Amino acid sequence: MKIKYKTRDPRLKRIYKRLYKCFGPQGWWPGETPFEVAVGAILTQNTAWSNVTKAIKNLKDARCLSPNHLWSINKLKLSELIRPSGYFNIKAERLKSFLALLHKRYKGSMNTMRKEDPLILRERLLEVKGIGPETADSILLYAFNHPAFVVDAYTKRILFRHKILPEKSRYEDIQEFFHRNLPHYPALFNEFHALIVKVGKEYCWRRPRCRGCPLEDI
DNA sequence: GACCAGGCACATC
DNA sequence: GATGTGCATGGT
Repeated sequence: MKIKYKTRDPRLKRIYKRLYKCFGPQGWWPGETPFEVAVGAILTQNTAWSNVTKAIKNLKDARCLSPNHLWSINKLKLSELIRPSGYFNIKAERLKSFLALLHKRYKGSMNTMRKEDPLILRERLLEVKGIGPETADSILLYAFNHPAFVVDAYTKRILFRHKILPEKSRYEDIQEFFHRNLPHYPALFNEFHALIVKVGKEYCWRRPRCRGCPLEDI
């Protein structure tokens, strides 16, 4: 996915092109169904993805990775299945809260949820206890292909380090910056965020210098 | 053994 | 509004 249109701030385009050239397409989200993506989005909160894959595998092995099965098992059982992802008690609660929204308003159907107006859906997701802006936008973008840019810790680290935005910027400020300066293509938002995570994992942004980082001289 | 990872809610000031 | 804290496992 290449940016074909001029953006107001040329740095985002430069960063994207540099990252894409360096790392290539990332093929996100690593999940087979929209429901698996949504579950993964909650499980990966402040957690390494390698731990999430163990939890997802447990859910699959127990044949629980569907809206109906996950809704039917009790919270204790759920927390044991997702234990490897960390914060398992809280995340079991959060998954149950998401499932409550899915069942009570969308008949337990991700397809029905997909048809909801994206802005309305974002509001509904944010009303769920345990779903904040990053998780909500991850579900919108990666489960439903809506053009919502996902801002995470890596995104902030990169933008702040390169002084593209002030460190006091809040989530909505940062997202608005991407929305204002990029064409609203879900495929672009998808790839860009995945590339940011990729470069963030590869290079340590807490060190004074990031030798070899493709964004070193951006 | 310390530090970190694809957050969020809540208490307190 | 800003800042601090709890939540927990597994890899480096």
